[in-house]
Amino acid sequence: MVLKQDKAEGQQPPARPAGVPAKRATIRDVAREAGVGIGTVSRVLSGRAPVAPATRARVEAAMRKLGYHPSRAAQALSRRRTNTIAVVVPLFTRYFYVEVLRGIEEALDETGYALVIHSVERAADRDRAFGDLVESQRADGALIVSLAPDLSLIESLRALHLPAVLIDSSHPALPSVVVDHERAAAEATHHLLRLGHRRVALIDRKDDPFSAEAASARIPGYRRALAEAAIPWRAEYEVIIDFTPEGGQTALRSLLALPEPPTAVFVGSDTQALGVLEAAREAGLRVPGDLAIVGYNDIEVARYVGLTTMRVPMREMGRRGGELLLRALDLGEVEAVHLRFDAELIVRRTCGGSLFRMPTGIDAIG
Amino acid sequence: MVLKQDKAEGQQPPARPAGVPAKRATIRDVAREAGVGIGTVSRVLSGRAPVAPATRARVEAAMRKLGYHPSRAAQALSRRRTNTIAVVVPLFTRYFYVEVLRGIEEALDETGYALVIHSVERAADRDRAFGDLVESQRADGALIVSLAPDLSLIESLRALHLPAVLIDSSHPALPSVVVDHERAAAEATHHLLRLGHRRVALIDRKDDPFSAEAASARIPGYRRALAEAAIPWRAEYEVIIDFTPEGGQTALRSLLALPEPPTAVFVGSDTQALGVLEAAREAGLRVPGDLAIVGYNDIEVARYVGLTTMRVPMREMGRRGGELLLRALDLGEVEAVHLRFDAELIVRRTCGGSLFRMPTGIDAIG
DNA sequence: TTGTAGGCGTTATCAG
DNA sequence: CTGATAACGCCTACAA
Repeated sequence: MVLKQDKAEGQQPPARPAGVPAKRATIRDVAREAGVGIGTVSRVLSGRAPVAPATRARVEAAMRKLGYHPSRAAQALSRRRTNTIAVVVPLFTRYFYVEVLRGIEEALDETGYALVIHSVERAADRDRAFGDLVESQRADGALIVSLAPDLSLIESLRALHLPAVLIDSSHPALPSVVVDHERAAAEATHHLLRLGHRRVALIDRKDDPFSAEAASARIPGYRRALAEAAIPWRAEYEVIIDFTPEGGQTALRSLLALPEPPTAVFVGSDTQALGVLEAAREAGLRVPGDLAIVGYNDIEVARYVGLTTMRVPMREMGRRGGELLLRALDLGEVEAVHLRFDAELIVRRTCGGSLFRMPTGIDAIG
Repeated sequence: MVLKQDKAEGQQPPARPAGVPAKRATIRDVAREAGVGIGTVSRVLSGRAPVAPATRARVEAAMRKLGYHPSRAAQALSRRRTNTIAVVVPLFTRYFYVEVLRGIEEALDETGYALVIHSVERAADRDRAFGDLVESQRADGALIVSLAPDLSLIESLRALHLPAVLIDSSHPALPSVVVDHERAAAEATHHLLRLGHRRVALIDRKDDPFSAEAASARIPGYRRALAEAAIPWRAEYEVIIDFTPEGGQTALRSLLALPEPPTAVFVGSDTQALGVLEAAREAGLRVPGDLAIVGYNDIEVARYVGLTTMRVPMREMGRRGGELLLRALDLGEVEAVHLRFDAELIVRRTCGGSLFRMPTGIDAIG
């Protein structure tokens, strides 16, 4: 049995039971040291209660002397809030999500909120993450990125008064910030059309089985643009394929094998567009001479391969989402605002627009 | 004043004070519902104490009925551990760090630990993050990535029995997992020399003012390789410049302006190498014909621009770091193991060599 | 202004 | 096996 010997500087036992942290000074120690009651210490801690300057000084000195810091766990238990925000995000290795997270970070910076991140890779992860959200009240609020919450989650959130905001996903009951994929797709297609193309294909990805619907929003946009330009729609020009460069590569190959191959293609993700570029290269096609390409998202790579693309304001979406949540946390009640952003066309070298440069001078570039 | 009316399904007041979560079932509610003492409920909760099957069943039924989930905050206070791990990482927007985080995630997956991420952008952030680590015991342990902990932090960590492991950074007192930058740089340079180059330059970045020393480790490696090949070292062939594509671009320009420009260049980061490629292009140089390039890290883009590079096992470093920490958490005592990884040469199109692989392996020292 | 006595929801200890 | 009861460290009335 270990006796607490506060005064004696006895040898610490070299080994400790797992995870048992060292004893820290508590509010009581500070109170004793300063010769005041713990209530007073608490007051100087929170700062929002009247304390006599002299008393305050004594307490602060005591805190400094003891190296005191309040226990978050105890505060959380007592205040019934953790000062933590949970974010649930699909494989955050993707540039898109990293940018969103950066934006969230920006919003939360200096607010004292910590961020706990749940990275979701499989549907099971998602369920676990969602479950965790409601079960363990680790967080005061949640940010859900590109994931569609199911009704039971929404119900639980509301029942628990746990504010949540959706980013790149939406639901009438929750605040959300999204980008208008339909419109963006239409704009990308329009751009190609404006450049004189009449055979414009679409390559896009399947929606993740457990994510929000981005692809399914782009397709109508593409079709609408076609219709507005009175270009007949062709089923064989719409290729839905894996969300990988290889997917894009395969897609373009099959498109090129058509009797009437397209002269331009709108690709629903830059990731796939990279593969499209590769396929164009292997086919000996000049880009944009023989084939114009417009990607989607404007991931980091896009700039280096000269890919024209629709820039999705990922960072800003994250930031606004974070702000919305902060707001809800302040108000104590969520207002279901829905922010909608537009993507922006970034013209580079793969579409043959105004700014025209050879795709690359480096023979290494795909 | 609000009376608790457990039975009556009264109207909830529409507005609540900020951040006050809904009342949840507590362990006491469950105990009452199951007609047992709270101790028993706690036992079935932890599972590691004998409870009669029948009692257990009753308790579990009660928990289900009430939708009960233990309060993490209360558990944290009582158990004196949060089941949370803090990671401090420089601007996690960079691919390198994202990969490391992925690795960490892998290690922590299924362990029940949550991850709170402190992204450090400025020196002030770092200090704040480090301070937070020791002050608020939000976390049971810490993972510090590419950041050099100062002595006071190390002292505090040890005093608090807060295990920490360093990733891509090192200190004798703390477990660490690093890559041997010196050796990797030498290998990269050797590769270029083997290909017949005699005028091999180095472009690298300044170390971040507050990060661990990677660049300063690569420089000696480069010099050693030169020396081993009996190639005289030239001061004008070493360019230390910003960690951006623009930096690389500027660097190559100045190198090309030399009376005897290099025929090959080892670039200490792929990010800068992108700019080098750009500068080569603008100078009308063929790559690798006129200029061979080897980058460093193997970031995602590298593959798409065909950049030969030294692959740093970022993900694995993260994973091993996570495992080390988990281990320390289990043991309750940190053992200062030092894992050292080697980078691997990935030959692509910018160096003109044949496919040649370096030996890789992990050796534990200390 | 300040001290004191609960209470937050669990875990742990100790009799029964 | 099980039920009280005391921590855990802080916050918040309430009384002084």
